[in-house]
Amino acid sequence: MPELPEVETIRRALAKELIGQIIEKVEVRAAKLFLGDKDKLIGQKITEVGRRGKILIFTLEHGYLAIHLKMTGQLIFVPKNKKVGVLIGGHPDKAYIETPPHRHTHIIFTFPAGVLYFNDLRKFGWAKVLSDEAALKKEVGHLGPEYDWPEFSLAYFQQMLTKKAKSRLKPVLMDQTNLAGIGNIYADESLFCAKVLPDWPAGSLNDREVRRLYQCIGQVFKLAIERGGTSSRDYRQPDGTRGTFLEIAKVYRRQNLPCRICRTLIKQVKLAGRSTHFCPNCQK
DNA sequence: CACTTGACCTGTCCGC
DNA sequence: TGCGGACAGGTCAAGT
Repeated sequence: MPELPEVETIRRALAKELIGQIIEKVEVRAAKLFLGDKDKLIGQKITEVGRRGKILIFTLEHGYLAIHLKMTGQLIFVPKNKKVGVLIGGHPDKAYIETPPHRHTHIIFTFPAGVLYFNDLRKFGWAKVLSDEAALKKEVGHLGPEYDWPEFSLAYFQQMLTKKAKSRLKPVLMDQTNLAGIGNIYADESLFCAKVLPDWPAGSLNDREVRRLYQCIGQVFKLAIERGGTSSRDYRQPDGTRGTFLEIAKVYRRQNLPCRICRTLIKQVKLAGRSTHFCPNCQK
């Protein structure tokens, strides 16, 4: 689930709590999710909390800790002497709150200031110890530029679409080697914003459309970060609260509801194996 | 090379 | 009420 805005929201919150903190203890309950030697983390201070695409990167005095939340991962921080309830396994309407650690808690990091819980219902996520710069590069080196880097210029975007001219737009946007951080939600929202259809060949856009899509990606990301991301069910901010982008999403999960712009019913189709939402009137 | 499908997991929801 | 199947934010590998 977590796409760039969710991971960025988590990064900002954890930076406040964890920079300068020393890792006192690491408890791995599900070995599958933890790659590397956990003992290398003990006693190390976190000097920075960064992000590359959808991957969180904790910089340590020696090496890094990288975390990918995949579909249902959560990082919940509970300050010492406090409790944070987290919704688990439920539709928002009949959700129930549970305080970690619970049955989906797989890794527990203990700091002087509190405890960080890595929960993941589906166990697709992972945490990885990276011993040095080279290991980090190997982990994130394949990723395309961030949307707010100078490298992600209009010229770069134009060139990228030309290179992938025959592929359909949405899969191109979601390919992390082209641009880091877009997933299913923000692909649909960006394409709606740009008024282009997800299954158009990437090479079929005119200059105006290319520029529009380029600007929309940044706009959508910024707005989503302001709203703390999209909580459709599992995603939570580190303090346990939900992100509110879904309330203002234009197309994602709005199939059969009227378009917020033109009232035409939003359609949902399957594209490249992913549910895809669009307005057949606005996007053309 | 580009695209599709299945796998990885657990849970929810829908139809019968 | 129970059961099978489809589906869910991501990414890989394998097949066509």
